[in-house]
Amino acid sequence: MIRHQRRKADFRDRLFGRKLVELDRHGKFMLGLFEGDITLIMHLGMSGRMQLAEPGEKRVAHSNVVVGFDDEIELRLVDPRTFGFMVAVTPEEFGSTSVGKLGPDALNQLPRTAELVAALAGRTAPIKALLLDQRIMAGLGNIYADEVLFRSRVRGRRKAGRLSGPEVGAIRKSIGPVLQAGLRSGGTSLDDLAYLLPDGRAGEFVDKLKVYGREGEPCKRCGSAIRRSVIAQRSHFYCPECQV
DNA sequence: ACCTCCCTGGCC
DNA sequence: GGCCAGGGAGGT
Repeated sequence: MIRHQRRKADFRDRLFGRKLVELDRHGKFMLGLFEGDITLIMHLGMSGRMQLAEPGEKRVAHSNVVVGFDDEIELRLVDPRTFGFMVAVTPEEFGSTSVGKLGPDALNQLPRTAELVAALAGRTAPIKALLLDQRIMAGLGNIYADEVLFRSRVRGRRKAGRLSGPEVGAIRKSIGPVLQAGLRSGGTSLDDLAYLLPDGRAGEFVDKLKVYGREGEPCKRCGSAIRRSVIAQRSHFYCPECQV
């Protein structure tokens, strides 16, 4: 179930008995740094969630990876679709993981507007596709990209290289507030409750979404019906009046 | 800049 | 039975 670990035995062998010394995050990748320079790379994929449980607690379906700690706590990756993963890597391997290819973190290392303008210059791809491109900036997924675009009043299909400086600035300025609001609410648990907080509570940002998943419902700003289109094979929700 | 694939489950 | 879904890699 740890497809990303080429030798499955490595996962246990590399982590067993080692002390977790630090937790980090870059974009949507979570990193556990263990003694002995072993890094546990974790990603929730589409349907994953982390669960903290006691070893005796019954495992829910799709508890695909379980890491036990000696204080009687287990970290479980529950992930029906198995696009999420945990992999334990050595320093030599770390460089060739996708973590190294990530752009600056959208929350902690947000690029300046001028840098973003430069990164988007000449690009003909829709801005939404590039907001989802983790090499440009890491951390925005489909929900938050749409919410950022609504807040900045830009349509996702606009060609990235043709956005004005102020438009790129508006997008940049929207990223922090949107992500912070999402974090304050504990994230976005949709109807299927695939994503939950590690203690089992549902994230409540779904109640505060302005556009994502609201096709046909009235825009909270102008009342127009929210529309859905497809960009880069992903759903895009937007307000046809508020977003240009 | 596109596609396809990796998976399972829920909904129509 | 077919379609859809919070992501990302890999190939063309």
